[in-house]
Amino acid sequence: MARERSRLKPTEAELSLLNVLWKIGPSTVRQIHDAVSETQHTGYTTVLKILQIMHDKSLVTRDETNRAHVYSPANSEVFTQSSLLKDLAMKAFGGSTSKLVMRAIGDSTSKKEIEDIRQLLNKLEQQA
Amino acid sequence: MARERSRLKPTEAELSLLNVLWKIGPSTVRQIHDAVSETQHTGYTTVLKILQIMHDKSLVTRDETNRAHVYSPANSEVFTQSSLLKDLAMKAFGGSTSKLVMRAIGDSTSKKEIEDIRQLLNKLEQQA
DNA sequence: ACTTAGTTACGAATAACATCGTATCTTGTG
DNA sequence: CACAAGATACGATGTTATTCGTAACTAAGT
Repeated sequence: MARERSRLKPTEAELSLLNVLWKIGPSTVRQIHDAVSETQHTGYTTVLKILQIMHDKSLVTRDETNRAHVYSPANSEVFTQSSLLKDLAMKAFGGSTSKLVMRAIGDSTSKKEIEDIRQLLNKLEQQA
Repeated sequence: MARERSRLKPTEAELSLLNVLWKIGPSTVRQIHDAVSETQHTGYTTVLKILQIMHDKSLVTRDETNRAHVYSPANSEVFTQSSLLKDLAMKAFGGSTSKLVMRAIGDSTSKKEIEDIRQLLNKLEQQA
């Protein structure tokens, strides 16, 4: 099956770099590598290479003004999260987002989480 | 990074076969191939190969009593869905299932879906 | 200008995935 | 028994993902 050229799902390694970018904002390879090194063991050139690939895929943009290029996420965290959820809903929940939500709620047994979700529902209902 | 030997996440192709198995129950390669062929173009031996790999990974069990082996999912659909959600929560929502749920709810604006979810919350609260 | 530290670019090794062709094995039927 | 149909097993190929070493380039200080 051919990969879609547009709307590309980030791989696992790519997503971990995007998480850094969303957290600390536009950054150089060095900054990203430093941040990622706090939790993982990854070589500097590995991070660089992944960013270059992400640039090819248009998952990030980069500012080449200075010698050390500055990378930024091409899409927002919210947008990407929604895409990933939509993808998972398609592949594991027969396309039903609500089935996905119910399963996820069933898993989160924490009382506080349930209350958080209920409040979100109330807010949504008011808007509608 | 080394793959975990136990608790393996099914790949995309594997998941599509699991979906068939959950739907139509324990089946031979032929039956699975027929079912999958309704929506995809996949060779018979491709399906066979994937099932063999899944068997190696213990994602399916198989009954070799008869010439045509009968494959069954090793884990339930619910269990697998929960695993995938947990995985996505870790990788894209900082480990927070409730953040995942909120994002998913935010995407599904349907009034009926919101009501369904609220009822599920009520039921959960009663149990707790 | 030369050296050095820091950077990007490039290519290669490895593993996982997905796909399929061919070979081999089994079993029912003529 | 022999054969044909249908099954599994095996190996090969091509692609993607992940990783990193090495080379080449750039800029800044001495």
